[in-house]
Amino acid sequence: MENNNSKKQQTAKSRERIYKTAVSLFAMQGFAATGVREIANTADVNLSMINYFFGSKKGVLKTILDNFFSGYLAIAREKLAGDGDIHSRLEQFITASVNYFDEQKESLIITISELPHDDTDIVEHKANWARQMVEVVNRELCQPQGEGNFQPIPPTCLAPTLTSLMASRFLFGPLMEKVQTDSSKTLDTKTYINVLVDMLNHGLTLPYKVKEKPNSLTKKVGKSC
Amino acid sequence: MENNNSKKQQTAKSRERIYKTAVSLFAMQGFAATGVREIANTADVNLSMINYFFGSKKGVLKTILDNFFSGYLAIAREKLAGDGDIHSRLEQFITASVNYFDEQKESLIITISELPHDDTDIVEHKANWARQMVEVVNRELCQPQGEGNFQPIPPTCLAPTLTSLMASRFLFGPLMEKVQTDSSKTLDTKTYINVLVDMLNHGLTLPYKVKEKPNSLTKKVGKSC
DNA sequence: AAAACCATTAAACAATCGTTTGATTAAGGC
DNA sequence: GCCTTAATCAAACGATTGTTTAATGGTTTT
Repeated sequence: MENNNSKKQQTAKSRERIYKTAVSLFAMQGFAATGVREIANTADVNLSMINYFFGSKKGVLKTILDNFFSGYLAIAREKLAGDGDIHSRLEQFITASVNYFDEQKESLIITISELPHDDTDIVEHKANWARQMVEVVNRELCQPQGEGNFQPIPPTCLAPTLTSLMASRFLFGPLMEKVQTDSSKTLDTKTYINVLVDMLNHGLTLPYKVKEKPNSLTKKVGKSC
Repeated sequence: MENNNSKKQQTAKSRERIYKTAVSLFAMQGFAATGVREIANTADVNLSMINYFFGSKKGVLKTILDNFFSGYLAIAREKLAGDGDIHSRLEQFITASVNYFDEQKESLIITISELPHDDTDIVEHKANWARQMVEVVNRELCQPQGEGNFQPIPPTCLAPTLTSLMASRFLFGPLMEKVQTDSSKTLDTKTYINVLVDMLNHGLTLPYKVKEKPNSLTKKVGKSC
């Protein structure tokens, strides 16, 4: 043949084009609102290729979810484990996760936005991943509690809270672009990470409305240490 | 007529049945995945009634979004304004918002999950609400900064962060029900509010892995004061 | 060269989609 | 009692949905 690429390489190209196109379209319009013909046309492949490679339209979604979740779970396992103090482990977890979210923001949007929907097949698929995530959070963050037993946050609450907190920038990102009031400079991802880490360490740092006591001026909201 | 209800009352009943059914179905399956016939059958009204009352299927969604957003914005305006210190205003805002989310969790899920999608009509509709919300947060939380100019979080970052934080319980709620590991007792809404307020005031309170200093046992993650 | 395998294609499948139409019913104002 | 207005209904509109089929071209294996 006159082409260097083998047939298998071209196949990989087609499969990957479908995948990337689907990620982009699902994130933009949602899973249900995206038709297989739209995917096929945008990816410039034949309609049947989608079912050929992924079995069904839902199969494409499952693949996206698996890819995203497995990466996220790997980060949690790696960064939250260890003997270091909980403070620095959490910081490393947040840093790695937010960067991961930034790289895969479209898959993140799909994973979160398509969350509560009621397709038994998809929901159980996601519950399996979520269960593993909750177990890691429970083992590494919630479980190592002293016998003081001080207000134990259940992992089924903590894991969503952390994830939702880190994802907010990307979840609301597309909407905030359309808002763009005057006084809003966008934060870069590095600063955003610092804000989150600070918030989880010391509380939300907000400037006071200047009052009578100027010494407590720039402290965090709650209390000054 | 033999019925006490006037015609207008019956109409209100039909309109309301459509509305409530749509809220429930949209939250469960998503907007695009829910058909008008499914709404009509579930609400036990004729198919044409939906377009008769709401103009279109999209009109139902807009009504839901307007209802939810206006309530949320009213809370923000009421609770975040005033001369009280930022600390207690934030606490009151969170308390009222989380309770509001709890009452309208289905509308919350719709509003958030359907967020980034690319329907120009809907997106601009939401951007208008979001812009007002951002302005309130900017005026009441971000703007009153001392001349110290201490790490100003832009409102387009803070507003999503707060909203996302408060919503996490309800966004991930349906999924977490399917997870239910053994050691996870669910928090009631009141305790959940306390956790959030504490987090924003002092940082995330997590039990230390017991080390040498038992007095700093139950302190927050970051530092002990 | 024959056989097996894989990727690709056009065409058609039945089902469902959101919306519109025109007729029918019953209520309230005069 | 007449007229206007509003609510409800069955039926149909064309368009699009996800999936399947059978045939074809090219590559690799035997």
